[in-house]
Amino acid sequence: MESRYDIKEVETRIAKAWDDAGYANPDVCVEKGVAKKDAEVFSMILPPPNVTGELHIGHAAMLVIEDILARRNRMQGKRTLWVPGADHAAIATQSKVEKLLQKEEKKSRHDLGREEFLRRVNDYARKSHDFIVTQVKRMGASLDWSREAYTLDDTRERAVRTAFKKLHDLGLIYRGDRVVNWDPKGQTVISDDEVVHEERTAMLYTFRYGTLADGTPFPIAISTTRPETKVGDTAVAVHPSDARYRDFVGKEYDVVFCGVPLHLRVIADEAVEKDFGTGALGVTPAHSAIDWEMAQRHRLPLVPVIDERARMAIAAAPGSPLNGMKTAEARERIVEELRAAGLIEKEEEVPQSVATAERTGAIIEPLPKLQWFIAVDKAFTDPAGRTATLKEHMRDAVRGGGIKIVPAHFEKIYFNWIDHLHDWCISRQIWFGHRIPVWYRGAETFVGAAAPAGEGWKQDPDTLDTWFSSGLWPFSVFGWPPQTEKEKGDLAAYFPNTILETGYDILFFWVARMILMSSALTGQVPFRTVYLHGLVRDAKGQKMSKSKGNGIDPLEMADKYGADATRLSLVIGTSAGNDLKLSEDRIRGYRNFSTKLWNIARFLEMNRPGGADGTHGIVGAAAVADAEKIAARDEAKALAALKREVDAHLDAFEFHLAGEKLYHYLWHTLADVVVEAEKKNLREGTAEEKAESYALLEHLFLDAIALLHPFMPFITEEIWGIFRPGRMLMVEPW
RNA sequence: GGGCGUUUAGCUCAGUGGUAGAGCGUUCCGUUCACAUCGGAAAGGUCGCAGGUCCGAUCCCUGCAACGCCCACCA
Repeated sequence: MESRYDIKEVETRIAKAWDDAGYANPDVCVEKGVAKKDAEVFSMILPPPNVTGELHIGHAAMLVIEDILARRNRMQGKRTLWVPGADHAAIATQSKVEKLLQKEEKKSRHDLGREEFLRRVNDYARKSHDFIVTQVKRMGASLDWSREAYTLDDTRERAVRTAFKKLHDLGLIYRGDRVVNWDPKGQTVISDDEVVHEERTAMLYTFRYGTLADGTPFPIAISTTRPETKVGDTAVAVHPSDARYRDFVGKEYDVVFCGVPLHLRVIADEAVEKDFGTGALGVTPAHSAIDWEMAQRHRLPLVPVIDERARMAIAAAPGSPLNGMKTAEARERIVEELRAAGLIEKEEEVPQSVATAERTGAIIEPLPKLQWFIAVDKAFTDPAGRTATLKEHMRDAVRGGGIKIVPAHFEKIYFNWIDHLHDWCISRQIWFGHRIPVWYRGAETFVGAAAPAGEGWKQDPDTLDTWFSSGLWPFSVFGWPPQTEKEKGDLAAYFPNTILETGYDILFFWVARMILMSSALTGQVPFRTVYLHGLVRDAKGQKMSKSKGNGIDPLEMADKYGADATRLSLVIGTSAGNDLKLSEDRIRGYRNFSTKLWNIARFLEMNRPGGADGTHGIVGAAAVADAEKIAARDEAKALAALKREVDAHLDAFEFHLAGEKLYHYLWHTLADVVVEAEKKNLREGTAEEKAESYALLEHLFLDAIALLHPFMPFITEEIWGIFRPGRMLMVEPW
């Protein structure tokens, strides 16, 4: 044994040995007899990293927790499958490549055209993918690469098109003209979940539209932070119980507002807040989601006045100077005019939450658009024969106990989200992604997994929200809808997944969507348990980011302190759903632990009977000493108790407690106490005493090392190989 | 506005109905004998605040406060 533990040499060699052995593939385990053919199954998918760049510390934390699960279950003899993959991440990847293109060639995607641009994005995605794969392997993740999948490959495209077709046939996918979240910068529609609300202060203006034909002022004053949208108003809404305005309800008025003729009806609607502003609301059905809904209820006309570039476009007043202005400019102009006309009654600053696009940061412009949606409130009959809405399915999957969420309090957060859920807008005006499997010819529409026969069909130019394909992942990775025997076998064996492990930040984006898709398309829950981990933050608790420069690169840490030490630092000190504060000091601390383990191993080897010179002689000590005698010793009983504790913690998903106890046992019990106590015997004892001492220490050490394997797989595998050559710890019985 | 969570030693966090623990940090001592990437020891906390239940609460209940997160169509 080397006196110094050469982290990089060992970790590289061991990683290759695992690769060669192929035990991450359960079929190989069955073939080689380390798992029984009919053994219990443990299956899990790797949340596919986006092909937008590199592995960050958050990915590393995810890999570690999942690898601990996979390795322990594999050692327990289960047919264990952990499936790797990558996500094309439509919008994220496209905008990344667009940025590069702009920076390096000063070109937009339109300069290249759809085909050439997509070629570039796919190139980028491939390189990014290859890099991520090497990084994932470096962390020691025991994934079955023979089953690797990509959300945009042919098999997954088949799944996406089949899913679209089926959901459409069930009446759950529909095309609708509605006010949607338009991102003027990204030039695409986005879903409600991709909207981020930012707190800002805004000016709230209270004013009257203008003067009526008979010279009297418009009878009701309204309040708004967006006067420029008021040129699109078609009603004024008040609360039904508001006595101040009761007499006006039902009346209609013609008024000219800043040169734009408006026809306004006074309506009564529960959605109006009596105490806000004047208690009267100017209704702009085309540029506000709530107003649009009100307009539906009262059959109000829709008058769009803002275009896709977020500029004014007032059809009713083609000559208006407002046309072509940005909304902010138009707002100023209108306020000035109102001031000049003496129509403003009040101007006050109010806190306001502005809707912005998660990806581009642009302020969302609600616009009426024809888009594809998934209906969440429409009843349908699922493959299991149950009739309910998607919302009900999603609720019942968790409430009925089919899915258990860890930690449990996220169940409440999940239900709260479902309560507020609206129909999911799934079409995007971007190029990278799954093209919507719908073809048009004149007034005809065809929905299907493949293009229709005949001339003149044109496919919908839009693509699908990236979460549409991610939502299918728990079964699409196995080739759903199955065609081959292998796909059928995999689906039957590994779906539903035993567990889904991911970060709590994508509970809605991803976890909820998988439950939605799975219940509608398979009639089953996609997984039995959801374990949610927290975010990795820096030592001050701040989010790590490149711009702040406070990020910790897991690969750099792995090279410096070892993947093992990096792994342990990402597990100890955090628990389910809680954020982890990480510093390089902590990682260094666990590197010291690796060194300690190495030195215990060296000490043992030096004292091995018949091998004092360090040669790997026959492993005879255990045989010489009476195994029963060893097992009866208090030290062995203490270790057995430790194993029970570790098992209990792992069963309860308390990885940090299990890791801490093993750490503490190996260092502060085994090394500091037991080894010290046995030193006398090892040096001065009889041959028999020496053998017993050695056998005891070896027994305790190797058992503890085996328990530690899921946490620190590299060094434990290496040490195991020294004392038990020829057998891989990775598949030793737990 | 609705929902969720956190509050324990300087820092990061465990934990239990019976007058508190770990790691790191600090201080002191030691160490040619597996390991200075080491060993031993010490200092350090009225367990956010106020009530309640109990023989007894840091742990259970109620209220409050501070901090954080998520959601949201009061314009």
